[in-house]
Amino acid sequence: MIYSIGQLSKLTQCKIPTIRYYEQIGILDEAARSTGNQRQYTQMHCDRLNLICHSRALGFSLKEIKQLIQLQDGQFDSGQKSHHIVQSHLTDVRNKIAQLEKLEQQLLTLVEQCHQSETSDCLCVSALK
Amino acid sequence: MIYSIGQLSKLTQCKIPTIRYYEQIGILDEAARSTGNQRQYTQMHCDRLNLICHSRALGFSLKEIKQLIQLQDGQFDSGQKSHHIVQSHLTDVRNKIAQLEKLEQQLLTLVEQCHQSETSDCLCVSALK
DNA sequence: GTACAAGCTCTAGTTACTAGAGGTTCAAGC
DNA sequence: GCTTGAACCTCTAGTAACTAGAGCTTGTAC
Repeated sequence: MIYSIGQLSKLTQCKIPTIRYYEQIGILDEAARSTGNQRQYTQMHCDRLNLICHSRALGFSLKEIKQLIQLQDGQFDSGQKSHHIVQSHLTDVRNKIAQLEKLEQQLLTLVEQCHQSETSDCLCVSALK
Repeated sequence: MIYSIGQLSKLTQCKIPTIRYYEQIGILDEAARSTGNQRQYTQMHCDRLNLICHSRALGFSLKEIKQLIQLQDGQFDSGQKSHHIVQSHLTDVRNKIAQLEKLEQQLLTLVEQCHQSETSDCLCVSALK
């Protein structure tokens, strides 16, 4: 089965310019071309693009994904490296959550101060100083 | 009191290229210049830069901060607009937290599956497909 | 007077796309 | 065979919020 870029886009829910971009930066293998120079994708491309999209949805950077793919493709992954990437990403995510929760508290304080003031002027901005 | 860009940087903990960048995009007023063309900052700049940095730390975009500053400077803020910006940012933050928590669960699942496999190969990557 | 730190401008790089211009190819209907 | 319109192509530039580097000038301390 061979797919055009539009078909691949629908299959994977990945936008067309994004697919071309992934090819450009070398994270997705170049597709063969038709006589009219249009890209022809195989199931292999489809699988790989799905992997990329799912990983992006999980917040992995393209750099991390590239590493994961290389580790998967090559024979040189003992499982340690990719495991490490996933683990450290998990740590990142937890740190981000902690930061955002702190932030949420600060914003809440801002908004509450503002309500208490009961003037027509919002004190949010002054409170930021 | 007049500050050089280096002094302002130390006072506000904002990096020098970042200060120049803020001036360039018009979020920080242009500083007067010495005879030798070096920037001379006043206390006013320092206050404004502190406001910007604190807001950035709270995750506001420079666009949002620009709005907040304009609302504060102008007479045309009834308090409603800036309040709205802060509120909607709070909503954003809460959404982000929710997303990240979902993500955390998915990553945890990945890592746990990987441990269960007890082979030398990490299944993290395959699980991403 | 001489170092050396600190400042200056300008350009380009980062991440992950997205938008637009201007042109070509494909497929369907007549 | 021709036309039309959708889908495709390449290339450039823009987005956000900086950061890095080159190459030069100014300020300050000894």
